[in-house]
Amino acid sequence: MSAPRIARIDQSKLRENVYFALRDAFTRGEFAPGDTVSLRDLAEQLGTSMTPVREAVRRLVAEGALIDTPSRTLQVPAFDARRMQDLKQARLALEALVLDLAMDRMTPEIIAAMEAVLTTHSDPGITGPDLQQNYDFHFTLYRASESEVLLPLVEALWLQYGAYLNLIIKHEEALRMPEHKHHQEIIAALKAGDRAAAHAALANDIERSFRVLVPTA
Amino acid sequence: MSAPRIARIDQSKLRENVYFALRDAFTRGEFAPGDTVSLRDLAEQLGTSMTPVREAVRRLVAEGALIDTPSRTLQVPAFDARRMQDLKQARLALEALVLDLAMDRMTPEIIAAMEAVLTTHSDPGITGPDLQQNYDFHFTLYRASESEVLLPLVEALWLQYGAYLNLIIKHEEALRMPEHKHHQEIIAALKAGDRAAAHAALANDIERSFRVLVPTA
DNA sequence: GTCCGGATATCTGTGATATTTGATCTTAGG
DNA sequence: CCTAAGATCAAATATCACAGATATCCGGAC
Repeated sequence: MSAPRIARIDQSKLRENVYFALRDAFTRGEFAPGDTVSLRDLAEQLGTSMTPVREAVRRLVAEGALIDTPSRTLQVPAFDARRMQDLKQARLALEALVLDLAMDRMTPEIIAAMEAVLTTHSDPGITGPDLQQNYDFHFTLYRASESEVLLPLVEALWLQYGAYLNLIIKHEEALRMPEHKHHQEIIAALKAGDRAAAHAALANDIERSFRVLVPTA
Repeated sequence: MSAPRIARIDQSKLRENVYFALRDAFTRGEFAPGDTVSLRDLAEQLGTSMTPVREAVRRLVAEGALIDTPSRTLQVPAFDARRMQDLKQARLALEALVLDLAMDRMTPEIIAAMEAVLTTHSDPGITGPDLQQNYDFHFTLYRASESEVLLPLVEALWLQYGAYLNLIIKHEEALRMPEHKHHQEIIAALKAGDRAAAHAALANDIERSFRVLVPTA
């Protein structure tokens, strides 16, 4: 292990690329709940054959972002208040857990990275909340947990949540929410090493992100 | 690397059947951590072509039961104490959540079903703990939560845990553990509607199941 | 004799494509 | 208007072609 470290070749796999392409589409709110998607259409759109698309889609189904219907068509899960409630509770429970692990391993560098995320706006032309920034902020934090078990679960939850992001644009008042308030609180709590405050701020942020989606809940 | 025994499957829904066949194999502890598996071998053992196996395996990878190696071979995750710890914490958090939801919807019928599970031994010839019975007991309870979000997550955790079940047989003393103690406590708490007691019993049961695996932890 | 290097044989998954199966829609017959 | 047979389309499965990885083995240098 004394040899100079050389980065591994980027094993470019079509399946992975398709998966992340679809994943991105979800987090951008490109899919509407209830939409049906066709493997052929996706394959043609992405310029590949059906095989990589099918495997990527299998993964998305396993993660709950898509569901198989009895008629063998694929569908984006329809909106469901009960499901939304489950999603929120799962996020509250798991992300609290991940936060604890992350705080065990917290460093000034990570906090700095989180602050950097907040100051760099991804795209000046966006209309709604900066979804990419929000994602980056949370996962910069969560990655600090270094948990190979929890992180994929949390990502799966965000992906399922992503299927509803399409509905955000509808609520004008949501756009003017103080988006960074809880994020700043989280950073302050991290700096102070105050676990209770960090948990409270994170919980509030999660609650907020669901209020954006369902203002009445 | 000895070929795990996997039951043949009938036609129709090949992909699903392959998935569940492999899943069963995991919960029976047929795979040893570190094992590599081959799509062609599995396809031949199951009497299908590679395609359904590939899709089933993709799902298992997404759920963390198998991992892709850089050399593109599939591998059962090797034992890892850190990972085990994460798994336990995730199970404690999520199953507590599911327990709460289940208790909101608890009925005498469900409790009776859980008791029935405990009195019917699946296979008289088994040597170790009755894994199938344990699974059935917990998921009879968890299904009562009716959560389409949380249940798959918990199943994924059990599946990852399952990759280590192979190691149980090694610990002779574990076999004589009072297996049903916590299960009976859970049932008693459910009957009494005592949430705190139910949570405590479930937590103890989860801790126990990891102690069976890693006696020193 | 032992150790190292390279060639090759034989695995592996990946991606593409052809074939089969099943479901839905249309439409002809009642 | 309703029913049922057939046309149509997409997904599920099987098969094929290929490139990368591992293992084996053989030859030569020390």
